[in-house]
Amino acid sequence: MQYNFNEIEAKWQKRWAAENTFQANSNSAQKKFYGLDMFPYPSGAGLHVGHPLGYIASDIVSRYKRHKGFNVLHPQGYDSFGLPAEQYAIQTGQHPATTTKTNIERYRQQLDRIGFSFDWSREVRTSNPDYYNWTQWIFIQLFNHYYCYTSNKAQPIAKLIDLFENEGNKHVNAASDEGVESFNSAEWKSFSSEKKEEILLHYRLTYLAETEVNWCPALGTVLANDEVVNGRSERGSHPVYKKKMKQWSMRISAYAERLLEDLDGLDWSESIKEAQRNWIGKSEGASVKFNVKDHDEVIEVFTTRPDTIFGVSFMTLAPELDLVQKITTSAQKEAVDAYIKASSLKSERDRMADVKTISGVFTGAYAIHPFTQQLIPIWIGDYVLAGYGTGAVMAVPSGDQRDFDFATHFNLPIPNVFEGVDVSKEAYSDKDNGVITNSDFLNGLKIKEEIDKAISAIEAKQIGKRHTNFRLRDAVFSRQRYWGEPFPVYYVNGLPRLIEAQYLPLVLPEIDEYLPTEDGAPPLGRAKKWAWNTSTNQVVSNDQIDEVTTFPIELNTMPGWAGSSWYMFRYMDPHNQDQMASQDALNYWQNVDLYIGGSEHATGHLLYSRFWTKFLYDINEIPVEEPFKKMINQGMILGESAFAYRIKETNKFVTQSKAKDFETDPIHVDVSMVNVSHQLDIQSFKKWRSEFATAEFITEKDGSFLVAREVEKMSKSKYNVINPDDICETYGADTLRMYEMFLGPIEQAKPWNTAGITGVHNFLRKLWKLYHNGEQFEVNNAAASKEAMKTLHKTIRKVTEDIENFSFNTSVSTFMIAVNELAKQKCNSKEVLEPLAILIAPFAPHIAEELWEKLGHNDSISTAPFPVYEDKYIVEEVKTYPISFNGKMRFTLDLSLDLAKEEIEKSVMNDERTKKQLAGRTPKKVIVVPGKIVNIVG
RNA sequence: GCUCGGAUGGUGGAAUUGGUAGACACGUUGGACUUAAAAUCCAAUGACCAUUGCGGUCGUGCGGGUUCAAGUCCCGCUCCGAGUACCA
Repeated sequence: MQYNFNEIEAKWQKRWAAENTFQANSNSAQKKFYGLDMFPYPSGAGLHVGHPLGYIASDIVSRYKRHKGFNVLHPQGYDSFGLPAEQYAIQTGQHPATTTKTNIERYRQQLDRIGFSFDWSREVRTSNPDYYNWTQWIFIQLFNHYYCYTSNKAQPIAKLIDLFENEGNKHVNAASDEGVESFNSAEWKSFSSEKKEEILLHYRLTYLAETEVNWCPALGTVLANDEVVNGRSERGSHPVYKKKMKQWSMRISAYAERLLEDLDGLDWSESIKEAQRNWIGKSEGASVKFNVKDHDEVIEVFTTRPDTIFGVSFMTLAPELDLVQKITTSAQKEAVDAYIKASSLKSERDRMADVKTISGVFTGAYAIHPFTQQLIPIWIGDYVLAGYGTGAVMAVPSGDQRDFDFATHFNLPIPNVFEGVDVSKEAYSDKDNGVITNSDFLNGLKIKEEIDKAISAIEAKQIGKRHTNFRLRDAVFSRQRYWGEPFPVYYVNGLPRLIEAQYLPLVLPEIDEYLPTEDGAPPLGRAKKWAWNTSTNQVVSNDQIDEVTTFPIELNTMPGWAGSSWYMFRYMDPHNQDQMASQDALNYWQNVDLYIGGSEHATGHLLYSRFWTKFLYDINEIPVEEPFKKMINQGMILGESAFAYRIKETNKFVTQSKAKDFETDPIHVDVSMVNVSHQLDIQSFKKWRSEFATAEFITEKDGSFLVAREVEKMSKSKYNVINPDDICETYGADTLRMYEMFLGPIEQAKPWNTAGITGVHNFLRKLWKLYHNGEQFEVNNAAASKEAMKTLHKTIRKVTEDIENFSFNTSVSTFMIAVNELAKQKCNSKEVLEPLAILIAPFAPHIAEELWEKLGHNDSISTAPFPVYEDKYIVEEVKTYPISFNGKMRFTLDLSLDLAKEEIEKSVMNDERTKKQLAGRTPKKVIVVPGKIVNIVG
């Protein structure tokens, strides 16, 4: 009987769907396992063979856990708000919801065809109002909380108001914006409600503030720091500029310390943890205030080297600082203004590319050194970033290379504060060694001590204090876009008010065009019905806005990461209308046991999710502090692009081996027109694009035309995309699943090469044949042979180990070895073949189900207990010892494992071959490791 | 620059705690079956030398070291990939 994979796979996919085979149960006494794939964005391009790699791995583990008796939650859904659908809407006028729906349907078809054991009854979509109701709800909770550093958790804003009423804000130990004015209880009480609201906004965990943002004109929106790559937008690679705008932000910086500390407890790859550590960027030191001569203004700097404070010879401020305007002297004003203008016009990218050029301008003002009272010139320079620390540095040219370069360039003094070190050529920036000199009370101390001593002195003088600074910035949360969650916010006198949670969801309104309005407002500015009536609590038409009961609603929408920051909890109870998820479900499922996805989300999604999880934990909404206990990052599957060489300025192509004789341009060719021997199908190529219809070809001697190949990222534009549907059609989903695993270690990037797939496909056919005799399914009930049992148990042991270690490529080899051995043994025994079917079920579920059914079972194989390895079947009595001479293996010798060291040595020394190797020499030493090896030295 | 990975046949990749390097698969070559092809099956396949057979030398990016024994451990490099980048 033929292995008819198409028929078998369709049959079981239908059965699984009809019988809800993979539905998870939230009320279970069973132990739980939660396996999750990173949330897919349903792009218009559909899936290519790289996407399912991680899904296959998590599916194998999920199926394995079901066999092991776990109640498994293995859901899937869509991160369905986002830029591409909206860009497409702008071009075509098609509603993004329509595009999204179409894309999701295609994704679903493709996913279904690969035979995943997803519980589709739990599907979520972030663009669905039932879902974003709770995204909006979380936003409200964030708004209604602040971060208290004393209790080290989020606290209700009402508690903060109490504190303000009782004692003002002098002793409040809370996360807030820079430079919040201080007030006492009486002052607070005297403030207007508007003023109070403004102050509270400086403390709320999500807040509206004028901030410097990454503005991307091409996309018409701001971007978060992690969405900017090398000064360009991650999507589309458009230039990004700095701009001040009033935006919603998330006070993730309040959680910096916890986000950093808790990394240690996570079973994630070291590289992702390290990326997060760097992104959070904790540094310890001191903040120090410098008075400005003839001004009331104070310059506060952050430094990790307060011990070098006597080496300060100038100050540098970021040009963007407001302070610059205030202190610049009239003589320098023109130069300073010109410099500020020039640097604001540079994009982030230009500024970064310009690292080597040193630029700056003197402001004319002087700071006063707090210890020596010396006057220190204040400069501005764009090597100082407004966004880090206070945007000002105390420049110590002898101890910092950038300060040194700046000083050298502008001929500023370089006072040396290091004993016995030459600082005429470069700064001495060693942070572990060195002794301070020329520094009054710090002279002669080692770095660690002197830092402490310097901070004590600074604190005693009340000019600063010990301070820990984080690189992590608050995350901009507004997007000037249509296709995202609306904020549940309306404005009264320009101040934000929140719509109460009971009136959620606030549903995205319809608009005529997905573009900003003429006066530059976000697309929601086009909505006709986008006002909030506070007496009826409804969205009403804009013409009813009276600023008494009816007010305008926020026009920005939330960013892509809003919905994806908490979706892992919604799967636990996806249809709950009253809560984000029930306490029972949250307590039972806890968090994700295994998370599989790419490492590109290291500083975005994976950090934001951790932040929201900690917040939800703080407000007692969920029982865990971390969303993902263990994570595996699958490597990218790369494409193998094909190039045909076209002779410059002609329509003539030349085969690869002769290309060097001409001046050519390589042209990407669709890989579907190229065979495994790299020969191009010229006829298809001519039909492919009209410009090639009349192309001429210089071929090899045999008339074939060879292309060049190169490994690149798989992408539509490179014509190297391999579609999993095609593989399923030709070889079947089971083959695809096993082949993707067989390619190599899951975490490693690798090129897709279809050539090897036949090996895996043949293996499945051999497996099928084991259970058949010609046309007939045939498995006998006789006891299996000793060898067959040994093969089986060896396989059980290795496969179990491999799954636990995520080493799926080696399990596929193990199965191949098992089937080869069983075929050789002519094993046809149910005692072996039945457990074998279960073993392979997580990898190749369709063929396993079919064989299981033929073996006489009515239930799905999916919960059949996983075979348990038993030692007794593979106990060896004899070991084939490698016999080495001076470390080189010369021959092998079969010896009983019972033998003692001395007996082994005796047998080896008596062997003819030993005598021959020694050729009469007497060995100096004989090393015998029982069960392992014998090595004769001499 | 810094951080984290990686480098093993023609190819993808195996190799327990340091203990037979190259499992498994692709590809290639030869053979069987066939009128032929495909499919299938069998055999060989790291390089070099030797060959009737037995065998030998070299070999895991490079150079050292530790050890009876190193792909694996240590020291110093080279190259490739990823992340990050004026972070005070």
